[in-house]
Amino acid sequence: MSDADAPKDFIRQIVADDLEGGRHQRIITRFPPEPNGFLHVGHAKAICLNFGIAAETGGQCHLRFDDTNPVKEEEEYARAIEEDVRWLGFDWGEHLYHASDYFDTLYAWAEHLVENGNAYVDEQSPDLIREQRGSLTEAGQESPHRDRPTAESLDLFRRMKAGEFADGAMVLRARIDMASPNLNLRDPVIYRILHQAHPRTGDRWCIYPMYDFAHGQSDAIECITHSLCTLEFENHRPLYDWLVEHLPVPARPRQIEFSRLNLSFTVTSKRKLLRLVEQGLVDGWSDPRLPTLSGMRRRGYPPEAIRDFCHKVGVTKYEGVTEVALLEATVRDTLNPVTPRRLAVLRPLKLVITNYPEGHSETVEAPNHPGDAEMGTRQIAFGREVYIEASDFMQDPPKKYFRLAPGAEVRLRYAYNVTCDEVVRDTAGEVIELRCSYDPESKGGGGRKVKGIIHWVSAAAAVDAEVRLYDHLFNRPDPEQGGDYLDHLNPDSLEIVQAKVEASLADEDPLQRFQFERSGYFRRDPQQPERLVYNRVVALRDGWAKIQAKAKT
RNA sequence: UACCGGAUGGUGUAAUUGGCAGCACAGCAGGUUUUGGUCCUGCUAGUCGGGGUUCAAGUCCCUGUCCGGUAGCCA
Repeated sequence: MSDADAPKDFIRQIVADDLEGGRHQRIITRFPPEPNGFLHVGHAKAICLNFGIAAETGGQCHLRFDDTNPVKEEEEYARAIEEDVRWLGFDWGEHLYHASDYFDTLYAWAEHLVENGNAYVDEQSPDLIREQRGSLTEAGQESPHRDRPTAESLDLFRRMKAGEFADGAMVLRARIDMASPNLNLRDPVIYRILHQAHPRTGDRWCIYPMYDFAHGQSDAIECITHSLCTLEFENHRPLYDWLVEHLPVPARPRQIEFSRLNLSFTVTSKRKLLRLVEQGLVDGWSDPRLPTLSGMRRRGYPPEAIRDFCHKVGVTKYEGVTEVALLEATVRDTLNPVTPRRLAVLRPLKLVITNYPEGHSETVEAPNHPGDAEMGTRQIAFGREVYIEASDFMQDPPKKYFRLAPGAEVRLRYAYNVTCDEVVRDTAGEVIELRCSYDPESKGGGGRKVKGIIHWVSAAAAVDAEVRLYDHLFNRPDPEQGGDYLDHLNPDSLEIVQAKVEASLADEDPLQRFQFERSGYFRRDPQQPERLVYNRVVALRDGWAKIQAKAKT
């Protein structure tokens, strides 16, 4: 239910015009995945478009599995797809369908085509048929069987269905125009023989309709008003329309194409994702680095952020590449106002407060959200020994480094100011401990104002946690360019660190997301609930990193 | 080189259908701030080229250029 005055994309404009002009009283769309892989962010765009239009216009959107090729499809994928669509926030109600639900009708319509001289059986080899199709610049040649008697084609087609012939022995072809400049119209194959059990229809069929002979008809059967698909089907529209015109269908759906979503630093192609999964380069389809819906779910992306992102990306026919930064910004914008804050040290460095009474401890109060007092406060344990972020100390700090350095003073957020008196190193010269003195008067914000404020956890009270830091899966924005995309995998896309976190975190709802202050948004990994493992959903914007990067150049 | 489609700042998009080229992300500068976060302010930057119609063109006409898709018994 978006604002009626908001600018509409070209598809919503068409839909609005059709409603206004009385062409349709009620809009029916559909999301038609093939159950041969997992859904990714590109599908999210299609889902948001189809379900979104239905919701905005008070219509309905069907979930329909395009399951016409049993060689490639699996029930497992279908279940995953249903889960993903639901998680994204959409509901198809009772409108769950399968192209395979229509196999009987489709078959009858194929016979209808034969009977009207609009289809024929061709027993030429696939190679020969391909040769005769011609080329992009040359017309095709007609099959010698093109003008065979209707009765003969009908007989052959029925025997195909009866299982008398082997796979590939013959096909049913629509009889259209071998000279058409659109190759899809050069007598396309519409039924092929596949002696393969189907996940839903079992062994009932050994012939299966091709996409072109199933999709538009399924749309028509379901009285889909607007059949929205991606640009690669543009050349199929004339065939889509031809079939709808030559068949006794109950409705005339209109196909409209839009450009698919491309994202920088990743790939959105089922085939390419499948390769990553099959070669074990990632942890399955739900690896948090993947742009799959299951991956983004595991990583902790809120579904509303993905919906918002799809909205921001818009709908056009221009094939561009959206910067992944937009997705990340959207996730931050979604999370920032509602996510409680906690302290967590990703790469711990021990800091000992030498003038803090031995054996003593206390608590400090911290707001759960500095911008939202209603989220309340909590008490955090503080003591003589704390951990701070290793990157919050530098022996020889550059200009404008506000954090700890020998002799420097910083505030331990929500606690005290400390000054670094001494740096302890191991035999290898690595900094292993900082010895500092604190200002007892500075608790909670008293004392000197300092530029540097760093986070910390009590060494005595903190608990250990594994934290997984994710970076882009590929190290270039256009991994598909320049050879094999697998050559551009980012070796640092996953970094695992042993962190120290506020003790209370262990008792929180495992699905709750937190902002670890100054670091990013995190949530526990739902795939290993028995351990304390956090996934970084997205990092905070890092102004210091930018200053450093600039200093380098 | 056939047919189809596309082209607005770095990126994604908008422009009441012929009337001041706007928004968001990114970038830059500054302000606020117990997160180098958030928030706020400002700035940088665009109609693919050439003609034409018009008082007025991103939008209409002509022409050119560049980019994408299509030759599965995949979807």
